[in-house]
Amino acid sequence: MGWEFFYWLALKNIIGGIDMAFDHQSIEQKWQTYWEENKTFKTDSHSEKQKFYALDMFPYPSGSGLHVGHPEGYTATDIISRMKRMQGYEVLHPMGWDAFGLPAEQYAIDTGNSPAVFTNENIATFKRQIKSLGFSYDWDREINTTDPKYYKWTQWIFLKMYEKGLAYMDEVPVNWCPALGTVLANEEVIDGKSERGDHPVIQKPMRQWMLKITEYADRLLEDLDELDWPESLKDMQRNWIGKSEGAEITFSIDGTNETFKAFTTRPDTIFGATYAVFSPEHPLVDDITTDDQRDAVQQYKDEVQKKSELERTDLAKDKTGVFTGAYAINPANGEKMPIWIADYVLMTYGTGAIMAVPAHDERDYEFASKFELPIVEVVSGGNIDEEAHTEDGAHVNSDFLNGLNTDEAIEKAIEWLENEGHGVRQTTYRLRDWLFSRQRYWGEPIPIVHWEDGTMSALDESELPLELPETDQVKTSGTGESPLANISEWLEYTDPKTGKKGRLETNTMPQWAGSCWYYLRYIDPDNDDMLADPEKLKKWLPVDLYIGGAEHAVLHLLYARFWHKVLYDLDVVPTKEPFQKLFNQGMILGEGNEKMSKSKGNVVNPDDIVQTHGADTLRLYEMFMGPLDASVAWSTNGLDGARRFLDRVWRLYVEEDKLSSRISDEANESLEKVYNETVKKVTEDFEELGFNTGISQMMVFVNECYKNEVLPREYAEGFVKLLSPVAPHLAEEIWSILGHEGTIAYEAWPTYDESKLVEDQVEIVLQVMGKVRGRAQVPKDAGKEQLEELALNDERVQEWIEGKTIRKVVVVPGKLVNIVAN
RNA sequence: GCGGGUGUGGCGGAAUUGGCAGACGCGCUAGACUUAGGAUCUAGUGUCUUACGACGUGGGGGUUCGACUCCCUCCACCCGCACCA
Repeated sequence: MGWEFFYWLALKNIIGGIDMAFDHQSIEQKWQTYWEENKTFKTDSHSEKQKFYALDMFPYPSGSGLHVGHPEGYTATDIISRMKRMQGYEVLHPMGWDAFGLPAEQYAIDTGNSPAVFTNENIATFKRQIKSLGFSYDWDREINTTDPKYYKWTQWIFLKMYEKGLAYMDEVPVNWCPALGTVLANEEVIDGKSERGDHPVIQKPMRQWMLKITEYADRLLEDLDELDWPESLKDMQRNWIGKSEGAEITFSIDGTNETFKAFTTRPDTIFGATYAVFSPEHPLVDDITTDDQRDAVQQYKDEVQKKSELERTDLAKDKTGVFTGAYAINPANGEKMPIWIADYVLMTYGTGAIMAVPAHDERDYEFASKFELPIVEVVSGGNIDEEAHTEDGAHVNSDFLNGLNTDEAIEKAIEWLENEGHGVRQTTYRLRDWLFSRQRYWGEPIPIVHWEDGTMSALDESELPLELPETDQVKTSGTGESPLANISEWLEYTDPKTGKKGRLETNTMPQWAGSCWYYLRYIDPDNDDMLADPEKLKKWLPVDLYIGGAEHAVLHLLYARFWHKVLYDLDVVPTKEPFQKLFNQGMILGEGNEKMSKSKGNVVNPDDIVQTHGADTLRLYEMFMGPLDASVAWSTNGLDGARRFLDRVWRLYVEEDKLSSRISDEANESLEKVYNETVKKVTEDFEELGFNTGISQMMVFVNECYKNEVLPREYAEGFVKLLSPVAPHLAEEIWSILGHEGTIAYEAWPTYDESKLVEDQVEIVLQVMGKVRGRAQVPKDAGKEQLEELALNDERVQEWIEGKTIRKVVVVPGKLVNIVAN
């Protein structure tokens, strides 16, 4: 409603010739055309200037077009890019498309159309929308992950990983939906049912490609320390990697030759291990189960298998489990420990088996209490009749560990285990290898051939890119393989040298693959001979500022770091880490403070705002809403306010299409302080991404200008420069009205004079007992004694101290005098 | 449960080596201009109080001449992880 009226009003004003609001549509069109025709923002890869690389997380070009959330991060990097150019940097500020992905494939299956065509249409929409916002991208570097010229190098990186043994095949469970005849990604499975159609989904083992990210776990963890990233995000990555140190202990199974290994972080509590628990999926379970227990064990395993991941990991539920009938031998004291199976032990962590120490582990305590298993205290200081004691304490009932505290006992226990051959020091990670294959058509083909004889090998580099077949026949294979399995003319492969026959890999790569290295390709986007020229990589890496949503805190950022380190080991890239500084912008919520969504009908379309208020207003508003990392609700009133400010700026400079008469070559001392303050604050705040406060200072400056008759040209020009990164179209237009040829984009960023920031006279506060009772104008360098005397002689102060004894006088020169009296 | 964070007017938010709480914007009130106005301009706008003044940054306590800021404690909300041995 608000903007519709405004639009009507703006039109009315323009038609009526009332010169109040600027015509954003013609101005924005004019300057976008100018920038494009002049290639204003083309980056010179070989420039002698100092470099600055400002990167946005590139979007997935969805069918629904740009969202108002997208321009928030994009505006932030654009402001920094524009400011850095004006500060003399050569700026690399590129944009591209993360264009593989499920929606295009689903669309193709549903409609029989080509995902490529659909994707290209979406890209065209996104590009038009992004361009309409006036971002200073070097569009000559645009990349698209679905372009064979791009994914040639995604495949190349895969080959390198395969050569290094970092890519391997393994049998792993996947989400198989029998009704749909396809494998689903985790996010397509909701409560054990398929998102589409609500069909049951089961876990089915399939041969899959894995990437050995665990080999890089330690480096991924350690190198976080050097990065200028939000601490919360680094912590998320640390938790995800989940390093824990301890020991792997080998237990023998009573009456057999079998042994099993269990990982523990508390080898010091070995004397308190009274039973062992296997995950129901543990491969030894069937071997060790006694005949008496076989039915019970099988029944339990069946139950567990039926449970969804969610039910299984629900913390609130009671512990369940079944005795196998077998016993392990505690290597420390030779005691027999019953072996149970229980779903609180996960096959995917450690060895899938644990030694249970109920006295000192909450989970084991709960389990032992329920099934009446013995609880033996080995660390003193708690009350094990009540609860598990997990804190530090002196060890008891532990033979050679008695009297030691936890740290010492852990060390000594590991030493003992190693000497006796019962175990080894071990580090375990929560991080698992990356399941890298998808049973999809619309992804990068994995360049591997499976031969008739059952062996496989990688394609030669010269055969890249291995292109996706063009087809309008994207449909599910029904076998769980990707739709590529249907396309025999693509699938069947004959070795060009030997004539040996085989089948191409039908799995494709996940959407993460293309986004793992796109920031490298921007540096040298057209290189056909290599991923990117090493000289250029050396100049441009690392990315100086990377902005995007927090939803990529772990996966994308961890995967990209992993690939970068692999490329570092291959001497392809010169830095250990890709993104030096990272920032997560917040979300823009709907007016009711809820997430924007089609179903709630509270989605704001940037196209509409550009129409009614203009791109400059949208940019300004999104930056002024609040801190960049906060999630703030959209407000139409707030948007109108942003537009009002730009109108105020316009009217300050322009009267009847000409430069306002208030802009003059005269000086105006009364604006001196506020101008210098504004230059300082805007420069500093923008540098720290504090756009909301920088903009508020610009508003203060404009308010001051309106209180003055004369606006010196120097200040007028300096201010337009400060405004130009935020509202570039308006700033360009004003710059030309100020009489300049060409663009403002490379004009020198304003500087300030420190000496102008402090006035000769300052106002100080006179306090009695910490309460403000008066004010006084004093010379800025007035001394302590002088100020004290002045305060004590102040009429108002005297009223307040009358009849009281002065205990103390605190003087802070230039700020205040506080008299303590009672 | 664990990890991280946040809490300030009617609303978004500002202020941190401890020194005038509420900058700036929105909204609201009054006035001016106007055929008209959700445009523009001027003034006002934390709460209570006729006023003097008192109170006020989630609650309680503490340190200090002085606390949104530092310490202790409790509460609420948000984000992430979640039986990780």
